[in-house]
Amino acid sequence: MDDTLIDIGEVARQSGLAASALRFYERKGLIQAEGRNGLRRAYRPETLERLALITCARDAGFTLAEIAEFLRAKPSDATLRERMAAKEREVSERVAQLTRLRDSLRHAVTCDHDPLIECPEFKQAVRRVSA
Amino acid sequence: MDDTLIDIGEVARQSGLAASALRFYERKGLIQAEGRNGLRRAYRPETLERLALITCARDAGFTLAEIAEFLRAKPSDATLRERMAAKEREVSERVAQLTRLRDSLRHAVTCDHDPLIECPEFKQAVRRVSA
DNA sequence: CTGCTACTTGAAGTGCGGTTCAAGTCAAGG
DNA sequence: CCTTGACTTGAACCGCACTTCAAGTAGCAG
Repeated sequence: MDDTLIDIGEVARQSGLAASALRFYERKGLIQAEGRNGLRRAYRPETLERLALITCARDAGFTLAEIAEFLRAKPSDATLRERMAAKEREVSERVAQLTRLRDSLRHAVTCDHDPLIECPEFKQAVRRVSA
Repeated sequence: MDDTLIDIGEVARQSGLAASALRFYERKGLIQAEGRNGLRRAYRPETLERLALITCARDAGFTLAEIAEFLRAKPSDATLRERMAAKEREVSERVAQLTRLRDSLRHAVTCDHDPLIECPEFKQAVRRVSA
């Protein structure tokens, strides 16, 4: 076997993902094993980078189906660019929303209103977050 | 019946939540009806504010169980303050992460690397996001 | 050879956040 | 009175992202 390939167990350790998750991702078409070491899946080293990207995108709120689509798309794909641009706007909006929420939480931590939900400043903040 | 109370259908319309979701929230202890109009749940107007808060927190990534806990806690509750402070840090971190992801997406939109995942700048960006 | 470990498979199970369904009930309108 | 429509209930179902399980297998040590 090509010893540049990495066993699933090792990929799991290095990526921090469970082996079951890797197999799950394979079924979803997100990654693929290059070969087998006996029964064991063997992956190319680049797979680790791919997994980092997947984890990153997943953490950002992409569904696995979306990620799979992104990974399949060609860079020349205009649709892909548009979708990425759309996602960029979405993420920007989310950043703004979370920033407002953070401010709201910051206030809440030191506010003494009882109940907290009645605090005018807090109510204002909540309205801003959901706006 | 107290005509300051609002029927579930009206609350659903005004909050933008499905009536089924409102009942679900009630089972989870997030809200409660003040009375009934026949069979119909009737809510106090403040419930709308409470729902805005719930929606806001849920959108921010709190689980419903967490939100329920927050809502039950007293403002004098030191644990609550600590938890909110912790959540504030969590949200701050998430804002930072999403900001990096946004930058990474911004680059990706205009980058011509094929495959995109091989672009050094993009790889850098992904590493920054997951760091 | 035996025993062990780390994997293999498909299928079922989990937790979250709900929605949908069937059967029933209430209040109002005609 | 009967119909209509918006609600009621518990239970079942949904999609997502996995995990867990049972039964089996490859490779290696002794």
